[in-house]
Amino acid sequence: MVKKSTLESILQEEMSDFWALLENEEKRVIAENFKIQNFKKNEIIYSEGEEPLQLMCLLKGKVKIYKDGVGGRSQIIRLIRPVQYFGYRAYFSREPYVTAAAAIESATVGSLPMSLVEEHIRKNNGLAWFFIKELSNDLGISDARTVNLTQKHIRGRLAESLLVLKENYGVEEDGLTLNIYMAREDLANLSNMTTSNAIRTLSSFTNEKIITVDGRRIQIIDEERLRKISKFG
Amino acid sequence: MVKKSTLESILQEEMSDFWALLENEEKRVIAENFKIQNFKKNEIIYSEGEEPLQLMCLLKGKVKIYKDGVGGRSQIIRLIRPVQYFGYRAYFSREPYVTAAAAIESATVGSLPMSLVEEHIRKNNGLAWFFIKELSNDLGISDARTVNLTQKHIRGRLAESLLVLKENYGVEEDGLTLNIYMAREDLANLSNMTTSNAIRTLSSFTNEKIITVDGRRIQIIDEERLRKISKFG
DNA sequence: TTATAACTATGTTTTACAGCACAAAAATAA
DNA sequence: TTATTTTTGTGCTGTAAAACATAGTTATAA
Repeated sequence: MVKKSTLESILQEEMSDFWALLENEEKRVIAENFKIQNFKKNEIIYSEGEEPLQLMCLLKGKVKIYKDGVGGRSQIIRLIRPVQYFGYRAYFSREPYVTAAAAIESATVGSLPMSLVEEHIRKNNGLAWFFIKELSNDLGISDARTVNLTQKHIRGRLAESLLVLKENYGVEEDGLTLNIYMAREDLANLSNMTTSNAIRTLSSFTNEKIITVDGRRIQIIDEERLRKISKFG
Repeated sequence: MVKKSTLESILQEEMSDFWALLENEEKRVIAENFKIQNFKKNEIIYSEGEEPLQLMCLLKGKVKIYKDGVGGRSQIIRLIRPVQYFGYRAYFSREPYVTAAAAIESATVGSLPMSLVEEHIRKNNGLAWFFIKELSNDLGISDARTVNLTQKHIRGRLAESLLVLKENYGVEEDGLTLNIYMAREDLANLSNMTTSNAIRTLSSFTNEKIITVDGRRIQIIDEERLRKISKFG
């Protein structure tokens, strides 16, 4: 048995879904071109308008994909957790990034040149199918999100965000505390509201004993209630 | 030269982007399973919750993909023109439709069983790549739309919709009249506003000599102005 | 340590937009 | 034709949420 490089062992163990689809010869080329980068909290990973050159894979930490809109307001489009892939869509569309990505907390990102990824997609059907599924899932989520963000009221939007955070990043050992500590501003940008209203609505939820808040630690006490609020008013 | 069936000639001539990617043997199977259906104005093509079984291709007419939200309000997610493909995303995600589709005006739709499409995608790289590009484009548009619909004000949203309609369906011989006659309600559902506000804002644009309105005929007089309104206020 | 900045909290004011009511006009049916 | 429904157009009212103001609180830097 040959000794594996650290990079290759990461590919094999962390990115197994992707790695398992490759032929032996492909694995060699991919491993050779695989790079790892660290990003500090709040550091920008890529910006709108830049040329998409890398397929990225979040190995550790949390990342937000967002878009700056009118009047300095920003909208969080989706959240990335380990191990998820991002940064590839714009390349497939042959256009510059229309979104930006930043680390919510310090993050480790593995990356591969998109040119190489494309090359392998064109040869390897399993890999192509992998991206078809990824894109289909993201598109479904994006379409649903459009309606949620435009039609629900503030309370419903925030309730939904809290549930999304739980589904996405899970909870701590107590089974209640959200495993992500977000600034109120990010919570607002995720829920399409102003920071003041995010704070205000969190307070309301606390008063109604639906959640407890301690700084950025949020516990979901009454999930059933939150679901109802998310669904209706 | 063998005589071609009508169906096969439609595949070859209308759906050439798709058809050209197929091998000869594939063409035979696809042609055998290709069906054509007509839909009347306002007729529903598929509904939310249904199982996605067909890849559809709009051959004639105009189709809206929409999603019913809170309190009977409906949001138009995207518009389909000939020759565009739709109805396949949910199948790739192995989930029921999360959107619905209906004919805005009488439409002709060609369809193929998704099971067959998947089978060919798994064998044919060109076909897989075709869907990767389709999905990537739609996802980019959807993400941009989310921000536009949530952050822009009424005037900006309506201005944007009018420009989208022009880009999507083009104009008549005069170079001004939009080649689509939509109900005010649809225009509102496209722009995330109430019907009254769509009507009101159209009136404002008319008074400001940005457009002219004659029933459902809309002429864009001052496109530059419309772009400015769409971008800022 | 103190200073400075960033974040959180809450009260007040303003406004964009929904909701409703009611006509008029147009389309569709009888 | 007339009757009935659907669509379009406007005015009025209420309210959800933004905008603004101000202060306390927690990080970060000097």
